[in-house]
Amino acid sequence: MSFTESLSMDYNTLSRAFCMPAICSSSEVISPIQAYFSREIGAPAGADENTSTPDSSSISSPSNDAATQQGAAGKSKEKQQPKEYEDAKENSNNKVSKKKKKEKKEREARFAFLTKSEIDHLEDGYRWRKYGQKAVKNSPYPRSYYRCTSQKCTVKKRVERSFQDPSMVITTYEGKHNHQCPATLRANYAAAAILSPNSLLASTSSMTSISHQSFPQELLLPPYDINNQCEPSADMLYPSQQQLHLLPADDFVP
DNA sequence: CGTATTTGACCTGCGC
DNA sequence: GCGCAGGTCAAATACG
Repeated sequence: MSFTESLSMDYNTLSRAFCMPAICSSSEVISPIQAYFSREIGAPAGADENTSTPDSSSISSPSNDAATQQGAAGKSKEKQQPKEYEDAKENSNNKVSKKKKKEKKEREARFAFLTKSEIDHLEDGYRWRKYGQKAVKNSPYPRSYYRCTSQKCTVKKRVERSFQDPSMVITTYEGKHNHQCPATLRANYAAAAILSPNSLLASTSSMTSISHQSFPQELLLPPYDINNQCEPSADMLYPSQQQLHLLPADDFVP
């Protein structure tokens, strides 16, 4: 399977599957990069946005820079121990807890795509809270980590700028929203009906660059779910590999 | 004052 | 086992 085939995934399909509103704000979606189901949350390096673009695209190899000099040996800083680690401590057997933790990891649906934008954090209708930023190896641009602010929603997204083409932003969504898009609440039904995002989003699958710049996000809502909460069917959330043309992450490495 | 962002520390996973 | 890179936490800080 070629990368171009993987790009043939209809962004609209993906946006539905991931319960994402269409990309809006001042940006243009150049192409969905990939959709896959990581084996675990901490997917192997290269299994995520870094694997993004194959051949012709603007983004490619993982970047590198010794920027992140990890703080060396841990100072005893118990307060910074995450809860799960604390729990692990409580368990006399650390290995067991780690194993448990590993087992606990679930496959999270991910979807990465390229967006041409001057701003890093694109408005997508949901509210995000930034919880981290890391320098990316070989890239002058940092990667930002965002989490959905909605309670009980575990969706995360990572945003980084391509160092090969600084005008391109790589956004990776992980997980699915379990709540309604805040923008949807404000949406105007009529407007959504007038301008179905299908026409816009479908174009992305053919690598056509359509600017969404002038569209208010209310106009770019998923067409199927204006009234109700995003609850795509299981098939939508976890389509077959055939449907999505899923590729092993390695296949994206140029 | 509540909320969001920044940032250094720390953990995990992977490759050597 | 060690080092590196990615990912996350949470205190400090900024901002409305």
